[in-house]
Amino acid sequence: MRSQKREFTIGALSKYSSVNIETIRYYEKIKIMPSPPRSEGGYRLYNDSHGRRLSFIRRSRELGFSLEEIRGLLTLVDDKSYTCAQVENITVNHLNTTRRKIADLQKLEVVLDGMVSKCHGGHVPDCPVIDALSL
Amino acid sequence: MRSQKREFTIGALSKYSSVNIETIRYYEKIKIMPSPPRSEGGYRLYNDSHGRRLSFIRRSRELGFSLEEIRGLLTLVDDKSYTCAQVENITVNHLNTTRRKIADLQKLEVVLDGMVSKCHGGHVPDCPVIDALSL
DNA sequence: CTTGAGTCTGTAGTTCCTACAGGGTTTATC
DNA sequence: GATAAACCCTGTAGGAACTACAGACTCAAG
Repeated sequence: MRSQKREFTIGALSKYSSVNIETIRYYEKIKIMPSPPRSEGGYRLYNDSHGRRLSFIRRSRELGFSLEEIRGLLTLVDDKSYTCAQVENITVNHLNTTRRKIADLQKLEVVLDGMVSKCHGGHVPDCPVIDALSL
Repeated sequence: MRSQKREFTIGALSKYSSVNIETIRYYEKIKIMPSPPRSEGGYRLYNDSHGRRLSFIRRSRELGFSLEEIRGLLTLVDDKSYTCAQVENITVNHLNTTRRKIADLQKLEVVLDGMVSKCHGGHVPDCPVIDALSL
């Protein structure tokens, strides 16, 4: 189960992380992903830690965080010289928006689930979906 | 508490819904928001239901749904002539991604919460945030 | 009836990707 | 070891979802 030191190319990384090759290169350009070592011929060579970092970015994006928010969290991973006050500032903020998102999604879940149930019951239901997240 | 038939301009709608004026006009252009009636002089005049719809869109965007996904859900609100099969198709899909997002956010919540606690304890914690959402 | 805040249309810029084009590299096959 | 298929390289141009003007018009307050 321990992680081998195997390397893989950008295509493999793309498949593993479900991030497009072009997007991976874009992330390197804007320095949210590090520049990996290269092969003789100039191919990028990645390892497992690149894969984990990239998956984290992808899923965070799907959860509606901006690249700048993600970059903020990742500095905590990259730079070990932070004070507690700085860590807290970034983390508490992220935690608050995370909790707000969970609450919103749960409201949405209730409404959608209700619609599916009514459909199973044979009625075409009204769609009160807007009311779940308005205001 | 019953809703008055009051009208308001785009600026008021923007404040109420926390959506930029330009974005509201953009949403009208791409037909995800309806064209509202106009005043004599050509000003857009909105009512409460525009406000609710717009808030729904904003919050859905913050939760990482694309405008096309949101448009899909909104057709259920706009068009009352759907069959149950069609409603179910759209709704079940949205419900699944909603649940996946909740699960991911909860994992993130645990990790962030752990970091805040450790910080309160006086230690600058490691940041295992990537592990929460990798793979 | 003027003044200033608000709105109009239209266009150009930003962020975050996505899709080529034209060329070099790796690897599997003969 | 030649050669093709599959892969990767850089660079640029396009798309989605905004955002920020510019220049002109409207409206409400004094």
